[in-house]
Amino acid sequence: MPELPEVETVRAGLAARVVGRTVADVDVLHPRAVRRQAGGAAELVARVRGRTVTAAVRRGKYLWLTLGTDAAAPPDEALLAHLGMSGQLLVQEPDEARDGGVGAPDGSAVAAFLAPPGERPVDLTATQPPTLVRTIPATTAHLRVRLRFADGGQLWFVDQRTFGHLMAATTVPTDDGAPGGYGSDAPVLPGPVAHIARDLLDPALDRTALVRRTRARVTEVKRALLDQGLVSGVGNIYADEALWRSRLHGTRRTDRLPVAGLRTLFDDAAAVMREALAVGGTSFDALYVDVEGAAGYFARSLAVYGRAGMPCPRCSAPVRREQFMNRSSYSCPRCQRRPPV
DNA sequence: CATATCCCCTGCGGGC
DNA sequence: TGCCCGCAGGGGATAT
Repeated sequence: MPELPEVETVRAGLAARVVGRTVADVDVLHPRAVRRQAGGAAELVARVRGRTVTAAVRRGKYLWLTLGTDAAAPPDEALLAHLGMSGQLLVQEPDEARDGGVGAPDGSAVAAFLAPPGERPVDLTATQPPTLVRTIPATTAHLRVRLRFADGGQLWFVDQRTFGHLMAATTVPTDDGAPGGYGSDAPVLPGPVAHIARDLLDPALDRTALVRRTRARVTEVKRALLDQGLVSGVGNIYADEALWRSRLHGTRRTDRLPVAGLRTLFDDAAAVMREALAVGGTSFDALYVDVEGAAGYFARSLAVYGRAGMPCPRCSAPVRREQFMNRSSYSCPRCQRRPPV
């Protein structure tokens, strides 16, 4: 379940290992991975093949590789990626890559292209690049898209639950003239993510405006935190952690929260994500744990998420779990009083 | 227009 | 033993 810190770790890995490489070909092994692409797999392949990656950029949980021709001009085209909840981008260096052949665009031949045992991809989702190379036995079974670079290296999009996707997209200018995301100075971003707000670690984020827009909404504060059109990058885990730090229950109304309280909440959300990023960007998905062979580092730093019944680190009251928006929310019943209905 | 709900998908753990 | 259910999750599409 990659949120901002995990996606940023992937972005940094792509910046280190993929930028400068030219895409020789693309194999789409599962059509669902490119479902947002008008024209489907053929369109994506046609638009990416032959292009050189000029930057790896991220806004919130979205990331994209800009595809250049002229180094001076802002990139007009990008390969956009969202990892969904189980997506991974894995780099294979030439001596590690094993060519399984050309995939069928309709995905019918997926089984024929499974990675042979012993394959050694670099797991960018699990490491601060370019430090470690480790075998990933389970994840290679869900290879959805493979980019083959001209130098023999490959970039794999692996996604067990297929909530993630890739697409080629034309860029549009940002509405404020600031860079479109972290990782590039170009004031552009892919059109399909133009509605995604700047995230809490974006230097161009206008915090005052964010607080104002939040208070103008009539909704619950956790819904607001999770609304990527208001502020991006925050998912269920970091939302719960930020609310705990701010001593706010997720059902508090945004229009009734004081300005200072909201400012603190966003500061807390940014802080918790920075701390997670500092230890390598931890995911809490079972796949990740399997890959690492151990629980992620940041899991040890969680105050409430996934800790129902365990003591609140602040007051020792047992953490409560509630159903919210068809998913679980964790909070301290003593530190985070539920607002009156 | 703003806000809320539904649903896409796979693997796993728990209950019966 | 094995099946069924709930759960995990982001966000686009659809509904209110």
